[in-house]
Amino acid sequence: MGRGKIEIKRIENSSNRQVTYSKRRNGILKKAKEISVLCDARVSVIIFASSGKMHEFSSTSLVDILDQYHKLTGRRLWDAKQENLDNEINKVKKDNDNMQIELKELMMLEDALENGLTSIRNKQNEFLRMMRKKTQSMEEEQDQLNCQLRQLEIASMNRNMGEIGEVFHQRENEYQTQIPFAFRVQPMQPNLQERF
Amino acid sequence: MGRGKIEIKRIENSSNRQVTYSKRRNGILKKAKEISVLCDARVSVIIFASSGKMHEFSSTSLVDILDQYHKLTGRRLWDAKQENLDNEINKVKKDNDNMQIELKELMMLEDALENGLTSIRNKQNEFLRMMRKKTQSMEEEQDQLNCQLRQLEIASMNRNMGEIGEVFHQRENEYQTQIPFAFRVQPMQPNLQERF
DNA sequence: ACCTATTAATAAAC
DNA sequence: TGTTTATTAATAGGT
Repeated sequence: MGRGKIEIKRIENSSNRQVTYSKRRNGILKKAKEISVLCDARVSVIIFASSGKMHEFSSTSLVDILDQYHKLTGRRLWDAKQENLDNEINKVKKDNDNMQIELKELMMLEDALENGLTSIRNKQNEFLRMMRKKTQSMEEEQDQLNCQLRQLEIASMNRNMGEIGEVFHQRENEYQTQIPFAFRVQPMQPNLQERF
Repeated sequence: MGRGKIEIKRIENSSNRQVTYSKRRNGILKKAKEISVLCDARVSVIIFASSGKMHEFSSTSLVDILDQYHKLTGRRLWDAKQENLDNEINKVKKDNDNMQIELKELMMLEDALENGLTSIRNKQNEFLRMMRKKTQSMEEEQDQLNCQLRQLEIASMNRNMGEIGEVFHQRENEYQTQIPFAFRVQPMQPNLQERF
């Protein structure tokens, strides 16, 4: 396509080569653009002139295209260093997963402990309430017994001092009515017998 | 170039698009080959059809071309990728650190709970021991009081039945020695006063 | 860079 | 997918 046909081999004339290069380079880039639009294709063209100058066309990010290239061919375009990084990432991710499992277990343990604590606290409160009741009952009982003893003592002293019959009999009656009461409380109240 | 001119926009007819794709693709690859030969250029063409199929032409190894691309542009194709990986690594490592901190806190909490539990257990045992002692003391005290009451009752009955003076005086002495004892235990033992 | 004769690419049809 | 062919597009060489 031109004034004459040319053979496909290196153009020796440097300036001709340069001219042809820029013409054909533009042609290729244009064609690349066109095919990407016409046919929904992803295209990447990179051209270096012998001078070193570079031209490129990428229908999408070159990185993406190279990524796709890698996925498709398995041929790695990057070096071993990167592969090490990949490995490191996987290792750290695995660490992460393990730790998350451990965390979850610990949190469940925490919950269990908390539940256990409230339950213990409740039982303790219950127990304390019971003990207070028991203590109070026993104290009341002792008070009563002591009171009875004191009265008996007074009665005895009165008797020793030779009191008049009326009084003696009156006291005697008091005493008689108190005894049964004292014995009535004798067997300890059943709710005070609970073991702990 | 063809039976008719076409607009450069996506070809809607799928089969037309497919045909045009393969024709133009071959055209581009041929042109790439030609320019690399004619003009001493390094060329890389990578094309993905929308189907995913890939075709490529590289005048020299693609890695070399990408290396040259890197040297020339400073844009490092795999470094972008590498940067992403670095970011990901950092994120995961940070996650890791956070989780380790959380783990450490949880473990300290666990220790604290364990310590607290043993301490609670000890206090509970102590408390139980104390309560048993107190209960026992109170029971003994009550037994004594009851015993005294019973003895007084017997003394009173003996008196009523008109016992001889000797016996009365003997009983009286017994009674007198018992009274102080009864009152001696009266203020409750201090260790039983602890609040809870 | 532009011009244009000429070749090459390719759209449509088979 | 391959072939044909009319037509357009690319471009070699000259300016």
